[in-house]
Amino acid sequence: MAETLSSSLPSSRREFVETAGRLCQRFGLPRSTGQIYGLLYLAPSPLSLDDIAELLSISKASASTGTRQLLSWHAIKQIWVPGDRRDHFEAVGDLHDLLRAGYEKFFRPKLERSVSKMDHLLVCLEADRKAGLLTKEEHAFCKERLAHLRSLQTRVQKLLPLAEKFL
Amino acid sequence: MAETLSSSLPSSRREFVETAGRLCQRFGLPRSTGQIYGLLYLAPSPLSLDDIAELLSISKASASTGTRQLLSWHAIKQIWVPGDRRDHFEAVGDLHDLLRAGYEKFFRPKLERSVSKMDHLLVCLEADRKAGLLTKEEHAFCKERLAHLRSLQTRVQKLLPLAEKFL
DNA sequence: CAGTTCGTTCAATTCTGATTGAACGAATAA
DNA sequence: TTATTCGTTCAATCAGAATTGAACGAACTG
Repeated sequence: MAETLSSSLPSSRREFVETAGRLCQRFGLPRSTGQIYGLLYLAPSPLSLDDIAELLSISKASASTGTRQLLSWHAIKQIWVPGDRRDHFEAVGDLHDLLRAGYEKFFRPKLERSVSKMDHLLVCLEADRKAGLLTKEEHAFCKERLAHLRSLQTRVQKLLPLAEKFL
Repeated sequence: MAETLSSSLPSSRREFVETAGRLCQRFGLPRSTGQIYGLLYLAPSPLSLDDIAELLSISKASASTGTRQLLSWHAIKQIWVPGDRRDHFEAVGDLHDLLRAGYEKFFRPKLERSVSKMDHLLVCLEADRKAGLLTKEEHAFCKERLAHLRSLQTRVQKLLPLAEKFL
């Protein structure tokens, strides 16, 4: 249902796509994925895979992997368009939900893993000490620094839920 | 002054280096830079470029660029060791300061640029509209979505200084 | 003064991961 | 049924960034 777009975008939407792509890239995500989200975010009606591929000048393969990625993050959803066999996609506009989900799915698990990693390192440090691999000063110094880091982690863990509420 | 380390690290420090390297990599920074910071963070005494290169098994060129990078972020500092002509490096332990600086230097400018970009896009949208490139609905839809994004930006701008204070 | 030692720079290489074309299976249409 | 459309997968390619070796200039040393 994108016949009105034929094969190009108004400059506002084109620039938005570019910005979204670069933003994603900065965060280590594929640029094309960001472009797809940007495209859909300003699309008044759902777009098919072919629309996306053509409007962004990317292969259908990229469009497919990108949309599946975005679907897995619940950043876009599939829309059934009566009389059209193809999948159509639409951006989830509520970025607040998106951020919350992103935090739950990405940051929180990573943070938790980093906390256990830290605990493991403290254990490791004691083992090294017992094995006589560390001088007394080295041991004390490392322990202090690791503890510092550890306390920062817990502060971050406390902060993020608050931040989410604030937004 | 790393002769006690000869050419290998206790497992606790080795794992820490690895973790720090991967963390950096996730954020789009060179892995070796993170490794260098990790190495120095748990180093009881300052290390020379050669120490770093040897302990991490990287070239001196990498060590040089990595340390200069970290210096520019004030994440490490140069230490003069009497009787040794070489530069020595030591990690800045206060991660709170480091985070604050990182925010000021990286996130804030990026946020500000994204805000002006947004304003530009709104102008752009009006131009497209006047040029008849947009239907009424498309225009209304885009305007609403851009406004939504814009308001999120300002909320983030307000949040970050608070978060910094909280940590 | 030559002879070292340091640290940096830069062109070349290597790695990593995004992107693609082609092939495939499933679903629809004729 | 056969033919077509659609979406996904996968091996191959491509691009961009990290890493390196080699060369250089500056600062020391004897």
